[in-house]
Amino acid sequence: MINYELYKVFYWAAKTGSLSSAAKSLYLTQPSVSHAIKQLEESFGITLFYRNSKGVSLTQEGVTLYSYIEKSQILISLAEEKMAALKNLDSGELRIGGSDSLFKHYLLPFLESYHQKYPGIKLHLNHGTTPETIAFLKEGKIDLGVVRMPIVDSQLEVMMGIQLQDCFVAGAHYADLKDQVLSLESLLQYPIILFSRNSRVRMAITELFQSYGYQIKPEIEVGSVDLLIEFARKGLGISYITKEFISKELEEGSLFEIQLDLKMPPSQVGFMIMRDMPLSNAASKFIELVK
Amino acid sequence: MINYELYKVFYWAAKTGSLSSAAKSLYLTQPSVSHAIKQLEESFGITLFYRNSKGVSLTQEGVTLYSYIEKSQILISLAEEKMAALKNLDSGELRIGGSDSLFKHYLLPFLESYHQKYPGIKLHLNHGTTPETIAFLKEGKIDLGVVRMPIVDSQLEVMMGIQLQDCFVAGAHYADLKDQVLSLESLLQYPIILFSRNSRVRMAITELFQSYGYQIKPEIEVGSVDLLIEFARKGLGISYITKEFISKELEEGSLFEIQLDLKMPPSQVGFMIMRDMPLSNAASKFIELVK
DNA sequence: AGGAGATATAGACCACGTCTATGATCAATT
DNA sequence: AATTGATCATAGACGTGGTCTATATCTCCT
Repeated sequence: MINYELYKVFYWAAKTGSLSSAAKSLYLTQPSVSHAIKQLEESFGITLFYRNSKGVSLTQEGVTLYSYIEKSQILISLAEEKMAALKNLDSGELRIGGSDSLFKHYLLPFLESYHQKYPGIKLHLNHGTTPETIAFLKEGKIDLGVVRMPIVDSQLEVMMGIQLQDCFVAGAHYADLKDQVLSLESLLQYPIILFSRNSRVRMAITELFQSYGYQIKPEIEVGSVDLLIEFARKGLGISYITKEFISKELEEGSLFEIQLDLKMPPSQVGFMIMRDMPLSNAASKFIELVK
Repeated sequence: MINYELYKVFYWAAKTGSLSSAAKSLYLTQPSVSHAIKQLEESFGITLFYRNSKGVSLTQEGVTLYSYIEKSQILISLAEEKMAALKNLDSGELRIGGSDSLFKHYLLPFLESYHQKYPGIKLHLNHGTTPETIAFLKEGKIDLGVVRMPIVDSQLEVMMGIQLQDCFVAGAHYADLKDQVLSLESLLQYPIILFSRNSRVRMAITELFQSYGYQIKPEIEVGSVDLLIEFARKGLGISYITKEFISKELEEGSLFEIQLDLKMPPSQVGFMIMRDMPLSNAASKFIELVK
């Protein structure tokens, strides 16, 4: 099999029409180039160049070879440029999996500044449940997952993100609860609005009630944080929401937090990546940014 | 600059999904392949493969690189196939320059058997005058020229071909000349049909008459052997033709040779190639065949 | 005649690519 | 649990082959 380095030499010799200038381009000496061309010609058994007093020119067969090699070399050059672009993050993509609410309320500012810093990187946001996100990660469809903790999976490496505080909130309709401190039990008298069954937050709150011997059964189940907010504001019930996601509503007073006689355990956001798998440059830079 | 051999290794590793099998395909050992891939990754600063327990698989960036390298490698493979085809004459072209009459009456059987032997070789016949043919040869537009001798040109290497005998012939209209032996001078009384002014044969006959102190002025000038034959048969005059080209007409009696009181000097056909220039395999095989 | 440019050739050298040997890890056996 | 048979990674030794310097040869141009 022919040493592909020889094609590189052939390409430059043909392109420049001179072994000496090919040598310069390749940072070699002229005899090396001469030798390389000779090797190529001998391995084909075909003369590729006419040697003139002022350089070299391709034979008919040389022209034929060049028509292939030129394209091939250009592709390699493009590949090298592309790789350089990927390396310095002028190009590439970052694929993040997780929940829409975390994207919107937590990751958005990071995504914005990341995009500003590396405008060439395409961002792919892949929303799904925690198990779906883990599966995507393992299939290599995303670089990074952002979900609620805890995650226990030996294949995954988990990094702590921000700590969030979930709480029960209500709107004007339940204004009389504003000054009260409720127990978990008393809360159950009111219509509860929870996130859909397969979410991490939902599982956590269900477990919390169970640990106190109660069972929480929502009147309404919704699929987005926006609906949790909306329904609570309309007075349809008491929503269990991440406090940080509704800072605007709390401030303007359209929602208020229900005070409880126990502190709700904080919930931790985590970044997951595959353990022992190389991380793309784009992804590691993003994690750096968030940290 | 990256060693292009590494791309070859990368290609096979990516294609087979295994460093071991890439090693087999490349007749290398597995550690060599491993080392090569590592070199490539280090020079890009990008991880190209995930290492699994049952082989390797491309990272996102690896896929990007592969999309370029695959095309590039395929082109090189095609180039190598093409070169092999050129080498064993399954492909290629042979470009011959010369006069139409020599092509038709002399070269045709050789061209036929050459084509039969090497059906993949495209034949290009480039007809023109001797100076045109020489110019084409020097410009590299033809591999080989077939012309009348003598040729004196230090850049050219000339090989003798067949020896031809030119003669004067007439048709039935001049039947009374059949048994006569004419001198050059007496010939001038008859209308003479000659090949056009820029041909070798024409120059030769003109010089011959001049060397005896006569000047030959044709009544008719034509551009093809066929017309020389046709006009002579129709009785329009006496044609000066290469005897070997009209063996059929002489045999069937539609033309007869005018006997002269001197022997016409034979004319030599020669093959010209560029001196000190490599000859294509296709061309050298043709010359071999003619010899 | 001489100089400047081109490629070819010869021979020396050493870097680097390749090898062998071994380690580490994983998965599918037994 | 232990074994086997894959995989890729690492270390270090070896030797080939690519590269260099020096020189020759040729052509063209001043």
